[in-house]
Amino acid sequence: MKHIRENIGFHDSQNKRQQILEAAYAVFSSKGYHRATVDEIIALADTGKGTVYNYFVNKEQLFYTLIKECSMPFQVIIEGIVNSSEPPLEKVETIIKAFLEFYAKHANLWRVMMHEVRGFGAAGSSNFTQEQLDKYQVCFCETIGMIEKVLLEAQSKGLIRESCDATQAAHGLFSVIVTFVFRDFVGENIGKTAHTIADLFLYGAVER
Amino acid sequence: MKHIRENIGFHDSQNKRQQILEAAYAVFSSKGYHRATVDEIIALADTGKGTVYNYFVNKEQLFYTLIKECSMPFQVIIEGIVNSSEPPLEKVETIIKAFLEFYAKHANLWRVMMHEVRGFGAAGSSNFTQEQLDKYQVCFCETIGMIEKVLLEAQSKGLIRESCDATQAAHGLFSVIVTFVFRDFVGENIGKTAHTIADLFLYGAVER
Amino acid sequence: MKHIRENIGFHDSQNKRQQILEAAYAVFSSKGYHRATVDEIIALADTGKGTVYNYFVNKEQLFYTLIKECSMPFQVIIEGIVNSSEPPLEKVETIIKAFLEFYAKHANLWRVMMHEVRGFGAAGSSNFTQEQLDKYQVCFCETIGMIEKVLLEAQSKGLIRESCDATQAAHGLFSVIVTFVFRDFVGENIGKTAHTIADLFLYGAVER
Amino acid sequence: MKHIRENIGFHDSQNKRQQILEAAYAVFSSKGYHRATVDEIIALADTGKGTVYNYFVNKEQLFYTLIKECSMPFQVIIEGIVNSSEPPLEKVETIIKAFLEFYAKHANLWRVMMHEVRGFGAAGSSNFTQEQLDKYQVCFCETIGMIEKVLLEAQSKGLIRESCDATQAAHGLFSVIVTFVFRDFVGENIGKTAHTIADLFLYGAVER
DNA sequence: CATGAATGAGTATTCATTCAT
DNA sequence: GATGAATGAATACTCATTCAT
Repeated sequence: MKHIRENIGFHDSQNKRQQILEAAYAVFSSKGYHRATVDEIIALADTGKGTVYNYFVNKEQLFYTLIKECSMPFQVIIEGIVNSSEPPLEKVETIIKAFLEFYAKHANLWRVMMHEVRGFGAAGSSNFTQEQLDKYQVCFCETIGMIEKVLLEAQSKGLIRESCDATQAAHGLFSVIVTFVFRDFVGENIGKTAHTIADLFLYGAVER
Repeated sequence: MKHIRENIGFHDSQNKRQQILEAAYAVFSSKGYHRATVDEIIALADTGKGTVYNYFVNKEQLFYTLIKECSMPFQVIIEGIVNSSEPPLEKVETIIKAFLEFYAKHANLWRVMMHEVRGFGAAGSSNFTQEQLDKYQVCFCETIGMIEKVLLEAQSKGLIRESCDATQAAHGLFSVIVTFVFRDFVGENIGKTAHTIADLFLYGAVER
Repeated sequence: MKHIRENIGFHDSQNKRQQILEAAYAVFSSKGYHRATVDEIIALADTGKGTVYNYFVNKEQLFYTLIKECSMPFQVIIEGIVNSSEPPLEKVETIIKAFLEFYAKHANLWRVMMHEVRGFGAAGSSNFTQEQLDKYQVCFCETIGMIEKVLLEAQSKGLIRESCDATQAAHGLFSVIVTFVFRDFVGENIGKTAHTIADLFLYGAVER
Repeated sequence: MKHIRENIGFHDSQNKRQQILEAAYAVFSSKGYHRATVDEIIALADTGKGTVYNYFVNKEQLFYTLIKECSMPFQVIIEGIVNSSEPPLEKVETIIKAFLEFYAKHANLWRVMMHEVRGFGAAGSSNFTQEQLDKYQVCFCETIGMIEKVLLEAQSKGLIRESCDATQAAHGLFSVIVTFVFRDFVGENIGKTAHTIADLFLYGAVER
């Protein structure tokens, strides 16, 4: 009896948090950060306004939690790829595929996050403090860093030209991946799209 | 006498319009669309609030006018490049350079525009209607189309692989350009950066 | 065994109530009524939120209980003074001293109470109902009444002028005492301060 | 025609400000600072919410403006009294009368102001910042200072005992005045009440 | 009795837009 | 045309209180 009640209790409270997160995911994804209102989130989560503030300190922290919980498992996956023993050039394609899969899944939310964070140099230009912006920056800068690691490994083995700046190439590759996702260039066969990108990146567009 | 007064009147009017546009450019560029307030714009333009609404129907249309007036001369330039008789592969580098120059100049405003517009499929997700969003989309889709044209020309002359989808490649190239600008990868020597990008795009990252 | 557990239970209960009252004393004293939150009180009392509502019907009644429990022993003391056989004019100084001692001890809490209650004629002006306000009014009106009693005794013995309205004089004397406390005019030697006030009140400021 | 229109324009805009101030006076006076809502003020002022914020930066500054505009003419009056050539002891009664008149008129608003400001040593205990509190403190500390000045003048002429601390006496006298006002001890004949207070203060309560 | 998760009424403030002068 | 006073819809966040366990 006891553990059942406790379980219910546990699930109940976890449910509220989960319901809020799911509602927030939906609302932020479709409305963007600014146009997403707490009122809409609680309506969707079927909860009271105060409940949101029991679990999250404010709207921004709710958003951040969402981002974090989404990217966490992804981080694990790409670290696995980076540290695998796959040949470097194949690793490039594998990691592209992982990115495509992740971004395709969370395209809308990520679009919003990048809306708020990316490329905004001047502080005060968004509603976030510089400190907050930094938190988010870390989030995808780390993942871009993973691409860079793979490129550096390939370079160290003489497979990629020394003239190619790994940091710049990683950012470029990342932006192409994002563009493909946001432009709906990713068909049903993600593997094929990954191959297309990898092929273009590695061997160039020129006919030989 | 009369035509002088009218001229003054005319100039005054144009001045007001111009002052507002210049102030709007500064404010939108530094604050982004949402955080830019009409109050701040009129303060900088040294004009009255109502005056803004004499020349522009609302904030959004003011922003759009700004975007339009900035991109117009750029459109002319790249059309000149596209229609020139330069060899196709060199034309790729030339057009990349033109993009870098333009985006570097208007980096902040464009960043803001893309913030608001890019990848936002669902209407109601920004403060803009779908119709409005489309207007902006056209703006840079047309320019991406110019890149595509250059690639197609090169393809038709057998210089670029048939397996390379021109539309996708153009979007990818475009996103890399934008990334370089927003990430401040563009040094003082824009020509060199253009060459770096073109080289990577055309010949790939792999060591031969 | 059983009565021990019950005793513990009993003490636990009383402890909880006492802990809450002590925490409430600290929080109300330092934050004032409105800015004192139940959350802060339970944090300090190391108890659950519901527990507060087991012992007190609401925040206001908790506050009232506090006021009551503080003033009760004071009431006893001044009644002792009033009913003592001390000569009336000396009694004035003695009662002033008692007031100074009490108010100095509970200065902060009393300040808060008077903030909420004092002089608020119209109901709805504070968070308290008129009925609630009256309860508090009674609290210090009764003590002012004690001063009045002493003055009336002195008057009946011809020691104080008939032209002096005892009620008004009592209120005036009371307000001076309170002012001395709140303005920190009370030095270490409370007896001396009491003498200063009594002397001024009884013999006036004029040089003779 | 022109100056008429301008006058109307002038009056219109001044009217709004005035309407808001009058409404704020009524609402703050009857509800106190915290329970006074901007909504209630605009309802009474028959104006839009934004209008309030066109004239006043926020609720607190609206309140402060009210206090300032009320006390300004009073300051002038008591300075006139202090600097007059009236005999010092009569000046005491005159200034008491001025205080009674002012406080009787603005009793409710002043009650509220003192609620928020007076005697609150610990910062953070009210909703006002320490800086804001200081502004208000100055307001009535200056007026108490005026009483002190009168007492010092009398003292310098040997009319008031040296043993009587002017600062303490001024505060005491002030508190008595306030108490008389708040307790409704001030009858229709303010002059008589002023005399009662002055007489008690100067000559004491003791029968001679 | 003790607990704390859930609740929602209540509120100051911002800012694009209008319109009378 | 130029102006700016007036407007009010829209929104994040707090906190006393309840009640199921």
